[in-house]
Amino acid sequence: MGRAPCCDRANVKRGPWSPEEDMALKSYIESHGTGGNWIALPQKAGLRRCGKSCRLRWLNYLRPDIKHGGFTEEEDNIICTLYNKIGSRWSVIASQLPGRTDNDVKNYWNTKLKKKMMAAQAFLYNNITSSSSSSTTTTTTSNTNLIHHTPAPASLIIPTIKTEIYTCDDFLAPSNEGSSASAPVNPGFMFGHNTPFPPAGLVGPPGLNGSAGHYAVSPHDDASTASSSVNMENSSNNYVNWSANGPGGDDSFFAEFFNDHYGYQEKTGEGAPNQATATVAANMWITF
DNA sequence: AAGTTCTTCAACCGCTCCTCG
DNA sequence: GCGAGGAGCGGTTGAAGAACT
Repeated sequence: MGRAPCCDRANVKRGPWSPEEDMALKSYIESHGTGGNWIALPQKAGLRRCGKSCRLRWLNYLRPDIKHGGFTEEEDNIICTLYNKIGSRWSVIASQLPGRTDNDVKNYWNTKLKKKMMAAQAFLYNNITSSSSSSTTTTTTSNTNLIHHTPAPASLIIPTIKTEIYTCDDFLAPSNEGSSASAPVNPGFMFGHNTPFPPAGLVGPPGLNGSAGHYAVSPHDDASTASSSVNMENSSNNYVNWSANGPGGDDSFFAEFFNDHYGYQEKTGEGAPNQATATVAANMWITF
């Protein structure tokens, strides 16, 4: 037996609200408040609507402090940052955006922002895989690596992705950053093959701004059962390397992970089987 | 100009959480 | 501690308008 419905569906109106209904709800709440009881409110306000419907209409549309219209770049940044930190907790995200509702933020993410982020990632990936043949690519040669730098088209330079995600404190290196490569630290995060990008707590490739760090991660969900490690080296080397020492160690996982998410490409034929060069494309991961 | 497809967003649904008796 | 009922939340739907063929 299912849960009883919150109202008598046969006797309530559904669908879009008329201006008259809006007016009735608005004036009732403005003069009486919600009374802390949405279920009883429609009858008091003279509306043939479900209480939940009234609540939604008020919170998402009629409330006086609602902000309508397009989202700003700053709001984009906040949404992306929080989404990457906490996932689809729209009410929490909306609470950081004055005048925005959870429904608004959710719709905006699902219809626009998600595509924007995916397009930027696709751009990054395409430039990694085709950068050597691009006529607009400039190439810098260092001792051990080729660094391809392809300017992104203006429409795809998205500050949200480029800066905000990685300037968040949660992505900074752990406090014992910089310990020796032979004794990688374990910052306590974990991720698996299905972890959404970017996994909460994982730093971006820090070598590109000159800092060095060594991080232990698990390629599987249970970090306690594996001791694989990842070293992110300094800007003069521009590479990550990894070892898979414990139960669950998985070289190919790291190769895929750093390629798919950070644009690192596996080095071949140089006697460095667990090493990937940092191919910097679209300026996306440089500024953190 | 007409038909089709795509996009947007308000609204609904069903579930979990919270409060209160 | 337990259960009922309301509030709140996130996923999904579908109507309307825009864009495309």
